[in-house]
Amino acid sequence: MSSSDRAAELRELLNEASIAYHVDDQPVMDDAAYDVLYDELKALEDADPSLVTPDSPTQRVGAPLSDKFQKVRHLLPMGSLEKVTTDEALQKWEDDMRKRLGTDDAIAYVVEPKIDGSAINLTYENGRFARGLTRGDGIQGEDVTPNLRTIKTIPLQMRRTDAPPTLEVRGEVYMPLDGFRAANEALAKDGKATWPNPRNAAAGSLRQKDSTITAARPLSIWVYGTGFREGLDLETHWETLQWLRERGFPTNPFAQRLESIAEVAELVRDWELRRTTLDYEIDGIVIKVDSYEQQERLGALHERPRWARAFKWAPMTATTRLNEIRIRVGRTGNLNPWAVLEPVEVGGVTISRATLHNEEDINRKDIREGDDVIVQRAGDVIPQVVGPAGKHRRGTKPFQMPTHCPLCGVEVVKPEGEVMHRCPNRACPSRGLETLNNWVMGAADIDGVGEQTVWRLWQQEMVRSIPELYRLTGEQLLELDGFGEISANNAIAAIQASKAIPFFRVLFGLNIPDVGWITARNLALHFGNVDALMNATQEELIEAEGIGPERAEAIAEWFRDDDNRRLVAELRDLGLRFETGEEEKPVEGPLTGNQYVITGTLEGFTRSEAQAALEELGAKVSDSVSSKTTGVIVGEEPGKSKVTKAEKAGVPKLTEADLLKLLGRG
DNA sequence: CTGCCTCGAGTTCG
DNA sequence: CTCGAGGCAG
Repeated sequence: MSSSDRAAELRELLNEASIAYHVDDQPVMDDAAYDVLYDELKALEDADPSLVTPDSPTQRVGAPLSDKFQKVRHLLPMGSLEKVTTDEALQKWEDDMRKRLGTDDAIAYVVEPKIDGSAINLTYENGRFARGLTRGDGIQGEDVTPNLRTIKTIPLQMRRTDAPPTLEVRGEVYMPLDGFRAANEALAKDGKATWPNPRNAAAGSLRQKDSTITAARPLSIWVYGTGFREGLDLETHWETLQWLRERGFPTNPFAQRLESIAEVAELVRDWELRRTTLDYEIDGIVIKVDSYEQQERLGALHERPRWARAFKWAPMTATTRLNEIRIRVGRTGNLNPWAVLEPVEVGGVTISRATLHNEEDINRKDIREGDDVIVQRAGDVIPQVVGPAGKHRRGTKPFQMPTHCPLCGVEVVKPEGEVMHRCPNRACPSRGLETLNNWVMGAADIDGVGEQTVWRLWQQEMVRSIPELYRLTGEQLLELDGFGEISANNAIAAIQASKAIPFFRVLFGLNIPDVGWITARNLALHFGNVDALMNATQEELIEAEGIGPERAEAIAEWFRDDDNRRLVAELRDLGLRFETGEEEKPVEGPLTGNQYVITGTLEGFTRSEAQAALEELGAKVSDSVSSKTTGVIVGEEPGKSKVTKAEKAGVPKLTEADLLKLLGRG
């Protein structure tokens, strides 16, 4: 066999293997075999450069750079889609089409997720990838062929031999979310500006001058149709998708053919809830009339097809003005910057504030007061400021943490190597107030007293410490607006009843640095009572689970403080519990040694009921998934990260029915 | 020393 | 939920 025949054979084998691996998810050869063939091809090409063809897999990386991107006309313009945002608009669209088509015509639709990425036009000549353009203005785009070649899911050579002479394939290049996060981390590490969202990341990566940079970016593509085509005899859009799929193009697996607009509306609603379960961002659903004959009869209006719509949901990100950065001082003295935002709607709720974590984070993102910023609610509920919107900045000076505590005026400290600034003043009013809040709403969980009440009691100087809370009388409460006889009595009763909370909750509520729920519990179990804990040496403290030198020192230091010892004594006199009760000790049971994580909402239990039931049988319940987790109990609307983590770690997912079986109540 | 795992702390809106 | 950091095993 001549080396040119062998090179052609290798190209074909490797391209086929690439489609099977990246598009079909059904590898036909293992990685080692691929490498051997690849190396053989590379050697042939190195020996005789005339054997190199554009569709050779060796051309995916390191292709020659172009000075600038050439503008090239699309063979068929890339139009944009009319958008709809409501069910009514969807129905109106169909009514209008019915009028034009004749009311007896059945209309079938093809729907698929609308990927938030960068639209791309790929030209294939006799089945070979020849050129790829960005959408540009829809008439002409920029030639980014070398960069597109680096995307493994784009076939360099179509599968099958029936390729039309010229074919434009349209698709959306996107960056998967986990790749997006990783790419941003890498950029941040190099001190470079990060991408505000995956769409910008995809578009920006495609416009790299150096295609080796593009090659390093985790880009992928979903192909959604064709542009210019000749010699292709298909009658429906659905057939076209199948045709493309069979020839090695990645079409979105969630594309569906539906028989009525009612089904379309239902699917749109369904997907709005499921959108965050995908590994890429979608901002709506694209809906197309399936029949080409109907498409032709409907035609277009102002360059926009009458036979297609983009249903767009309320955006998950928005741009708004950052009016001010304010500081809140937490119960441990940490200074916490947060953003006062011009209220803006994101994903259906109005956002007016967001945490900014710490000074480093703010300056890494380069956020300044007065900037327009991008705000998002990614999957979860909690809004974040992603970064400044575009290059245009209004803010002038970079953010700086205040040098003195805004509440007590004491100079703030930032320990070497740590990220957070702290107010070192243990008498700082913020600590007292936040400690009280944490007691009322966390440790003791007192019904009928909330943040508002705590704040007013604080302001009126009625309650400034936990013991004062227990000395509060109904008469005093009545002086506050909004308290009547009944509510005051109920509140006092709830406060008094909370004296019975178990020792570990008291311990948690004392606000010892580095001691949260779990550590408090471990300490309570290990030492049994407060005296043993208070008098423990460093060495003895380290014996307890989860305690190392750092926490041991923090705990010892806290108990050395006279004010703190007085607090303990006072609470003890008031009748709070400082010994671990029998009922708090973990039980041996059939589930001892098992560790579960619960996510989402269960039908028959609250989360804490389920936890208590499992613990009763000896199981442990934690809230982070790892390889040590026995099983993740998945309820309705589960946390996405927990489910993916479980899948990655190979941890079994359990349903509520499985849980019942576990508890022996199946 | 390194890399997992776990815990702590702060968090938004309706 | 996410981030940072302490604990701990290998």
